[in-house]
Amino acid sequence: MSLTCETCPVRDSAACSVLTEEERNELARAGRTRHLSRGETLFTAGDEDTACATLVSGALKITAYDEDGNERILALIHPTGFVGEMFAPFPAHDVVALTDSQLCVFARADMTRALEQHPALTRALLRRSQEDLHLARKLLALGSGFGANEQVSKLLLALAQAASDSPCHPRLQFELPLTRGEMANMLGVTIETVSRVLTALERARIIERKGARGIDILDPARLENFS
Amino acid sequence: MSLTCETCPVRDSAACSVLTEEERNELARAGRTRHLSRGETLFTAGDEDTACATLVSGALKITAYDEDGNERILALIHPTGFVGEMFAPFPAHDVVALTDSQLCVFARADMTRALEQHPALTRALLRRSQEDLHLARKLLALGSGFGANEQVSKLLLALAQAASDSPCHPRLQFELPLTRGEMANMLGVTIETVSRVLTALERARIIERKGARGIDILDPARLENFS
DNA sequence: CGGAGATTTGAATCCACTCAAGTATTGTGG
DNA sequence: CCACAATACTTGAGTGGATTCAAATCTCCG
Repeated sequence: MSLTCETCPVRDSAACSVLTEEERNELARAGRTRHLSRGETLFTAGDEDTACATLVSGALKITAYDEDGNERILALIHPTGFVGEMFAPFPAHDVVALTDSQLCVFARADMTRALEQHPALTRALLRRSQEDLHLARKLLALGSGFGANEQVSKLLLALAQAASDSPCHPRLQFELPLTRGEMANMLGVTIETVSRVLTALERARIIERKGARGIDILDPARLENFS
Repeated sequence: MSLTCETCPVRDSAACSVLTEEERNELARAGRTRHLSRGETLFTAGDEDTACATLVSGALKITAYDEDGNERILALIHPTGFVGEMFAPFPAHDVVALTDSQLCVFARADMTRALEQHPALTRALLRRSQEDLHLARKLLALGSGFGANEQVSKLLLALAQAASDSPCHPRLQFELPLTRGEMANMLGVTIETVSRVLTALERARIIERKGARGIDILDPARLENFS
């Protein structure tokens, strides 16, 4: 399926938005849209045929595996996010869909060429890359938020933030894109601990759970300082 | 002090190495060298007069502070590394010298202009940025290397790697650029725990300590799998 | 040589983990 | 559409490793 930028929900905010209409159309000819269902893999660490992609809708995770085969989640990608290696010969990590997702995929060679032809696109990607760096470091800061209570609380807030359209306020009612196992994994704690903290938060009437994944934040202020 | 690229130890590997001699000289006219002693700050989160810099020699840390004022180390910068905000209005984190360091500093406006004039420089910085991203994620993966023993061992290896000139083999004898407190901080454990692990490693004759900071790695293989 | 800061070491406590069992949710085939 | 199986999640009890608190020792700079 080829690209239809006209109706793209991220046409004004993704990296390609810095291009002129004409340039964008040219780039679009090289790209393809792709749908991934939850759990499907975009590419795997070490893959030969490297691709790059902008996420249009849904959510992705970037994962690595330690020597014992344990998964480790390194990053979450949200719409407008960009994934893929432009310089290394092959991707270092796996990229997997967390929810049904819509992507805009380019062959690496085409993307490399586009970078050479459009300096503005390179600058836009540099900007994105720096943002990714900030996000990775934010996640790093989360990692040692001392107690498990604090870590889970802050992860919840971060996810609420990410689920929100508004860049600054968290969404108070949303569906977790992550399983308990994935949350535990991101924080370096066990599934049981995450579960217990959520139960405690609910009992303290700071959140409410709707089924396994639905979250209502009742008291954002107390969530912030829960320990 | 103005720049003397001719004798710069990173002239062939820093981002500016992609420029022609002529272009580089032009950029050099905008830059200044700067020396930082251990503990000195390059810039602070929220600073007005944003600067960018390439690290020529020494080592830096990028740090954030949580609401209680606890320091959190987000990244280590080694020679050829680049720090500074090019897009955000002000830096998000503090940058502090871990050891005496030599830098090559540019005003943000000059760097922005250089990016517009030299697409190759932008590409080089994009590449660096992606490398930084990989490093941040590697650190993230370190974060939950299960036991404290494993975490400290792997941090030691990472530091030995960074101290090495060769890109692939660790240096077996080097000085830690970090205090116990800084190591503890990076791993989300306590100072005492780091100290105990080092003692255990020494008793197992896997490493040897020379004073408070000197490290000899006697048995890299066993260090790798210490648990 | 002195003294401040950094590091090491020890003992007791506590929080998160492990192990285990039960409950809810999701997805699939009849 | 329902029943069932598979998977995800919750909850409980007991254990262990890292923390906390406290004190001794080491290092390094002036």
